[in-house]
Amino acid sequence: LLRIEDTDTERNRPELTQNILDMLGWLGLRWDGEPVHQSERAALYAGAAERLLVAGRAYWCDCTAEATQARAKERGGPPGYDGFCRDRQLERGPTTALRFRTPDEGATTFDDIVRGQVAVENRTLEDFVLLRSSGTPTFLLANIVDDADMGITHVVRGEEHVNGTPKYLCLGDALGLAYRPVFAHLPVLVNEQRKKLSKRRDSVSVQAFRDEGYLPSAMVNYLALLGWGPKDGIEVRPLAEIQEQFRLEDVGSAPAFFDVKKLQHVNAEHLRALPVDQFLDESRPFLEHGDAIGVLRTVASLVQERVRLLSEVEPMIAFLLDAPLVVDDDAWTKTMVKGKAAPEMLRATIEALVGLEPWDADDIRGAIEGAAVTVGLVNAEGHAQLSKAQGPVRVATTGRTVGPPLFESLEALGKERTIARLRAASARL
RNA sequence: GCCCCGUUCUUCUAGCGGCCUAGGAAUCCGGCUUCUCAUGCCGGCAGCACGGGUUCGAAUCCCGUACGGGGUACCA
Repeated sequence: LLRIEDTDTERNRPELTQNILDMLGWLGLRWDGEPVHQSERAALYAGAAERLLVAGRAYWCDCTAEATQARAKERGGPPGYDGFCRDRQLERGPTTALRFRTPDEGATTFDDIVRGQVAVENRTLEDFVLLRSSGTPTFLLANIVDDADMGITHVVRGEEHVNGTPKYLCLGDALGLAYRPVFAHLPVLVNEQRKKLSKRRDSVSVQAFRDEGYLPSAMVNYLALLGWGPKDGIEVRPLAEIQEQFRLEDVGSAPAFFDVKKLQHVNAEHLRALPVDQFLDESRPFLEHGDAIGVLRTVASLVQERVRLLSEVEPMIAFLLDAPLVVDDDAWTKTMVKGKAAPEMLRATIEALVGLEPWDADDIRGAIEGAAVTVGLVNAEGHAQLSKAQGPVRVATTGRTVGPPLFESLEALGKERTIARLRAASARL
């Protein structure tokens, strides 16, 4: 049973919950339940609060946040509530909140799968709020009530909840609950400044990663590597194997930095491991041009090996699309203007390709090798130096200095377009 | 301030007293393969925060210091 809890009615945003569920679904977490609104469980929380009140473990408090802070400042130090209303015997009113009377003595301890035993002196626990003046329950109260009621077995959450756990446990004791889940507090993820990843400051939206073209399997694979490592050292692997090896007790407790570079590497490997058909399926949502998928099909495996993100697919095959060729300025300058043999190479290539039949990668290669020899781009043995010869042809036909293998690209491009582009480049030079 | 926790290469980690002159991965830098790029393969740079103990022996256990994180809400 997975529970995502948001008890604040005023800030309850269904679309946010839906978004979380969508992302969890994308990551592969199955979700069969229906969201439950806290109002449906109000009686449960109210009952618990009432029991605490009659047992003398809770009291009404009308201190405002400002008054609490002012007193703390006057005391000269520690912020937080000082128990001002503990024995004032206040009745419930429109501005009163219900506070829990934390134990003055003893200590609360609990075992945590990732952190070991954690112990806290009860006197350091302040009297926290159980019910807001609006009558709604706070996180801690709803938590213990729901966990016990729903029979939650494992509480797995971020390190930021460690400090709240003793309060939660004291509350459970006061309620007479014979309930104790297994705890696992995972380390937080930090940014380059070593601060906890925050929604406002950092780009942590799963949605954003999906839009950039990360595969969910790569995402989960990488996430598993933060705070944990497989015993056999094989980091990039199928999810099933990770499930087999992953143990909460092996997770470290130090904060980990979210390294996008490594995530990209993991993604590239997952992308390459895909069967070609599946690579095409995954690419489809990232293709904007209507003919892109058809074009991609002809060079899929060549592209698959060269991209780290699915968003890189279309740019890589842009020269094959039914659209005017865009020639990169730097590529043009570097290869055509500064490349001495460029004009000759283009002319010789056009000549060699015009009568070429059939139009396939091997024969195109042969023709271009011949052109290279013609213009003197040869090595000591008199063989064509393709590494130099292919440059001008590549820029003329694809507009860039890098891309999929040239001969296969030209085969996919077709004879007519290839020659037209070579002529256009030659004329421009 | 107070409470809880953490610290192995730049980063993510393996290591749980001798297999460690500390292993892997990402990044970066070389080389090979090669029609560019990418892949693949080979190699390189780089670390146990510091100081005390305990022990025949410490990255591993204990204490302290420094640094870092989390919490300290009528948010969750």
